[in-house]
Amino acid sequence: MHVVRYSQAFIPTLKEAPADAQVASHKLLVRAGFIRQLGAGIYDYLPLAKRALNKIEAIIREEMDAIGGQEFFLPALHPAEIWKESGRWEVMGENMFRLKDRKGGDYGLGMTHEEIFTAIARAELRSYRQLPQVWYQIQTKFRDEPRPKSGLLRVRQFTMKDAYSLDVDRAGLDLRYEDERRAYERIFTRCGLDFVAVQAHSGSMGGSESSEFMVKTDAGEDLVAACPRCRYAANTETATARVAPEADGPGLAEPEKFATPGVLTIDALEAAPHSVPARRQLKTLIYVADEELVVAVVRGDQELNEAKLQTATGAAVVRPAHPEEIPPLMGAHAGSLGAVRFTKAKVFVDRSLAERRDMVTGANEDGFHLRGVDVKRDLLAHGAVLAELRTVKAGEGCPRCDGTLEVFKALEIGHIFKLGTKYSESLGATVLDAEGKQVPIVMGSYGIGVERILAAAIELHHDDNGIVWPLSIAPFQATVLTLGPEPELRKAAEEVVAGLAREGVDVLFDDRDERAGVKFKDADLVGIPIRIAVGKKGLAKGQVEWKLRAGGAVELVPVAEAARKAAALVAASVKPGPGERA
RNA sequence: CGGGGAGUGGCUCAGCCUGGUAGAGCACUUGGUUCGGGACCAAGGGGUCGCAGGUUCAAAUCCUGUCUCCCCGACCA
Repeated sequence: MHVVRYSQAFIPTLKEAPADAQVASHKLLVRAGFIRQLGAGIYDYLPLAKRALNKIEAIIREEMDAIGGQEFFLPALHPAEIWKESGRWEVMGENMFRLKDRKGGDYGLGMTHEEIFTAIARAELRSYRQLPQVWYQIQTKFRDEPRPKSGLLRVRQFTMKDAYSLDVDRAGLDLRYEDERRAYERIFTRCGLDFVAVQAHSGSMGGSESSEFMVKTDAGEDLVAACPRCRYAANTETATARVAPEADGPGLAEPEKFATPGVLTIDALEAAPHSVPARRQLKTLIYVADEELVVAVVRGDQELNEAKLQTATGAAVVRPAHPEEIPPLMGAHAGSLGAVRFTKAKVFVDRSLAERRDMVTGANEDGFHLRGVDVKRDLLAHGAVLAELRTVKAGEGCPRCDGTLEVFKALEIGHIFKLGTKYSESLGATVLDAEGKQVPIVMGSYGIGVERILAAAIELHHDDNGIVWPLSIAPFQATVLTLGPEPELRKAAEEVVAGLAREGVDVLFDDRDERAGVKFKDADLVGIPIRIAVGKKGLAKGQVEWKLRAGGAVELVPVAEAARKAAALVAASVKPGPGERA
């Protein structure tokens, strides 16, 4: 029942990693026979991967069901109309795969399912008495990533567990959000991942508050700022920090123009002869926020964070302006731009600049800059608004305590959002509340990247010989190897395997006619947690060799006891069940 | 979308510069010897050199176009 014979299994292991693999999980998933690539960001999941994914999904189902989740299975193919209703047919832009049917009708492949679940709510829910509802599915998502990479970490087709909560009010949403947060913590813990929950940017999802679940690894693409002293942790797309105050002189009564021919960068202005420190410069960036040109101002030595600008502008999409879009608005080219008394477009100024005086910035005239600029007097008094725009850096002060922030790379494995009424309003999903008033349903949205759990587990747990699976998500819990062709070895191995099967342990029986070395190498590569080797030496004493992939010495155990020992280990490793407190 | 790199048996690659009709290792098949950490010997099978044009007596090799994959960037004016 639980036994797979290696001699008949499809486990195509490789001695060499594919040349194009960069990160550990990608190399090992290919080498160990879990995946093959079909196209850029598109992978075949072979039987080993499917087994591990099934285990991850089973854990997710248990925990989602434990908080009252009800599983659905919705289409991946969506008529354009529903996405047009929410406005995201445009918002998603190139990221959405689009196609036409034979009649020329527009369709998209689902990137996420807010619209579809909301449409069900709209059609079927009438009363607050039917709420709350927690709906979820485990489904394939399609996203036309500009740049797929790193094996399973950034792909164009992947599996997501997406859940949606439906409540009559915000208080209900808050409860559902906390339920999901706790469920997520249990899911990732059970999958053997070390993770942190961080404050996050909501992006194209919208909504008021969101948390990302992050695994700290250099294979990740996000940056997290965290304080080791308190619990503060945030994606750098939202993280804030204390900035050391700058001592500004009184400055000038009026900004003063001076010639800076050929000076087009912060660095050039910092160099002789002008010698203006970057910290005294205002960097002026031109962006397009939903078709509208906007101006963003940050300190010369700091970086604008586009996600923060998106939040500040309230736009759905933000991109840098093209060079040719700038002069008609500003009257100058990039390199000489400034926002002093500028009113032709919205101007956003980084909050940390509010009190600065005697600053230098472009004059909006090619070849000239202004000095003596007072942010309050020359920008804020002319309609510019303060906003959180800058990207925090390691070493800056924690915004919550007097600690110092560290910044590390992390991989996002889950994200929960308080959506509020964004989708219920745009799609018209309402119920009558207790007073008989029609109110939009208050929603939350909760996603987990299933393959990312798989890949993250490998990034966290591997060594030079291969993968070291957590027992909970390993494709097999145990493997039994025969170390030689002798019939008595095989007979003893069969006995152990039968025992394991009886105990309900998943087992891969390496019955191949291969040398011992090959079997050891493959067992290590594939990363099966419990290895039981049947060899002549041990068997002479009625014993087999017990070894854990995660480490530790080889132990000799009687043939008759191996299965029980494995079963005991499996039982002991089972985390507190659904809903129980850890 | 910009820049860089790469497409040659299943895999990892050499050959290309300097055109002359395709190679190595691994993998695979058969036989033998082996058998506790990716064995050895012998004999084999397998490649329209991404695709399409062009140059040439002759193209994996030179030229043009095109497709695909990988990496960096796509903000720092």
